[in-house]
Amino acid sequence: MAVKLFNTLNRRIEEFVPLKEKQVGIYVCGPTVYDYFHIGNARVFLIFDVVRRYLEYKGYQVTYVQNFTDVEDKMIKRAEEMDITVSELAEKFINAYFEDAQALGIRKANYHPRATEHIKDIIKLIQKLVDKGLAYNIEGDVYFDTTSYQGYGKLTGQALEDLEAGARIEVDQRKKNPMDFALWKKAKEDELYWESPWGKGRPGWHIECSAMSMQYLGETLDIHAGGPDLIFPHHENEVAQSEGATGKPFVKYWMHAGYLNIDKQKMSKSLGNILTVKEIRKKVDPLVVRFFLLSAHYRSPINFNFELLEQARGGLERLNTLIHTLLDIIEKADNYPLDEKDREMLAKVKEYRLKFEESMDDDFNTADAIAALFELTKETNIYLKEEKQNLEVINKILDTYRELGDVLGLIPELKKEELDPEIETLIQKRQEARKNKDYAAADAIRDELLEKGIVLEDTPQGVRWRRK
RNA sequence: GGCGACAUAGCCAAGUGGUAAGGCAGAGGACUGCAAAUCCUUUAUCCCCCGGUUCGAAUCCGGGUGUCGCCUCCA
Repeated sequence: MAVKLFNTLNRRIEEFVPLKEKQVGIYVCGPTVYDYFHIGNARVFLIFDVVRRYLEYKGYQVTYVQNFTDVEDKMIKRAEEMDITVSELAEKFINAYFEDAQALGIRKANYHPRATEHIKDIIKLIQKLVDKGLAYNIEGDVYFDTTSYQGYGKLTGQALEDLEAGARIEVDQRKKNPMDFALWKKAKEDELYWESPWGKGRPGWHIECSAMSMQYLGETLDIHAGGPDLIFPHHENEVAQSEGATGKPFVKYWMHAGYLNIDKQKMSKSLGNILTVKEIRKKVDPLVVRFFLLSAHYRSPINFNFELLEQARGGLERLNTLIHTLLDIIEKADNYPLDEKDREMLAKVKEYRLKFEESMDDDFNTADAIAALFELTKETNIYLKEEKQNLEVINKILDTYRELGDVLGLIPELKKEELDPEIETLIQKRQEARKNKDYAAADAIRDELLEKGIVLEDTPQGVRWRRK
C-alpha cells in the first residue's frame, strides 16, 4: 500500500511518490536557538520524526535534514541580554535541543546544518537572484522582489494583492513592494557580520532554509515540513526565492503540523504561557508526552495541559504493562507446542499490523494506528489467559510491538530490567510471609515497595513486578 | 476586509455516503488471602443547530451558532 499524505500546496491528500524510487529527502525547519524549545515546537519535531520513521519502515531510504537557525535578530538580541556571543548562545541551546529531543525520542537528523556554516551557499543563492533581476540591493540590504515571481502566494492560497491589502506593518519605504522580504541584512555598528558582495551583513531568515535544503537534498525536495505558522511568510518566501533561482519546482510535498494550544490558548510571550520541554520533563515522563502528542492526528489542533497528560499516561501504561508481562513470560514460562489457539493469535498479530499500516498510510494517522496497538493488546491479554503458550508466538507478539512501537518511538526498551538486590530480598521475604499466611507482613512489604515505585502482581506463574 | 481550521460520550480521540474505533475516568461482575494486572458487562438511538440532496449522511450541499488561528517575528 502506498502512503498518502496531505499536501499544503494543493490542500489535498495525495499519493506519495518520491522523485527517486525508494529514496526520500525531507527537510524540516528547525528551531532558532535562542531559547529552550517549547511543547509546540516539540509537536512538529516529533511528528516529522514519526513520518521519517514510518517511511523507513516502508523501506524508503530517508535523508532527513533539520536546520538550526543560529543567526537572526532574536539571537542577536538575546545574546546581548545574556552578555555572551551569538555563537556561545547558539552552542548552549543547540546542546539543549539535543538533550530535550533525545528525551522525547526524537532521533537526530542525518544533517543538522547551521545557517552560519552555510553563509557562502546563501550568498551564492542571493547573487543568483540578483543576477536574474529577482532581487535588488538598497544600500547594503538585499530584498526579494515578490512581484517578479509569478507564483507568489500559491502556498498561502492567496493572491499577492490580498496579502498586501491586509498588511498593517510598518513597511520599509525603500522596498519596491510591501511584501518584499530581506535576503541579506546590512550589519549595524558592532553587530556580527560576514563579508558579501553587498557589504558587511548577515542573511535574512528565509534564505537560509532554501540554501541549506537545496544543498543537501537537491533543487527539488520530496518533503518540506514545519510548523503551521511557517506557511506564511516563511515557506511562501522559500518557494519564491528557490523557484526563482532554479526555475524548478522547489518542493513536491509540503507538510505542516496543527497548532498546539495551552489550555485552549495560543502560546505567546505576552500571555506568559510558554511551556518548554525542559520544564515539562521535570514533571512528566517524556514518553508520556510523546504518546500524548501522537494520540491525535498531526494536523488537528491539539490542546495541552497536565491533566490531559495524566490521561495519556494511563493509556501508555496499559501498553507497557503488557510488554513487561510478555518479557516475564519468556523468562519464566514453559514452552508448549503450537496449537490452534496459537495459530489464531498469530493471525491476529498479522491483522493488527496490517491495520496499523493502513492507518499510517492514510496521512500518518497515528491516533488510529495507536488504536490498532490497543486492540492487539486486548487480544494478547485474552490469549495470555490460556495456561499453555507457545513461546514463538509470544516472541512474535513482542517483535511486533518492537517494530510498530519503534515507528511511533514508543516502547523504547524491550529489555528485562535488573532489580536492586535489596528489593529482590524484600520480594523474597514477602513470598515467605505469604507462604506462612502472614498476610499482614506480606501487605506491609508490598506497600513499602509501592512507595519505592515497585508494583507487585501475584500471578499463577509467581510474583511479577513492574515500575509504577 | 481576505484566507483557513475545528465542533463526535464525563474527558481525550478515530471515523468523510451504508447505519458510531480506540484510550482515560466511572459502575457492576469474574479472578485474588486482599490487591494489582487482566477479562466480561455497562457508559453517544446518535455525532453544534436548521434546512436540502440521497433508498440511506456524523460524513455531501446551503444557511446559522460557537471556538481558535493566519494575513506582522512566531513551530
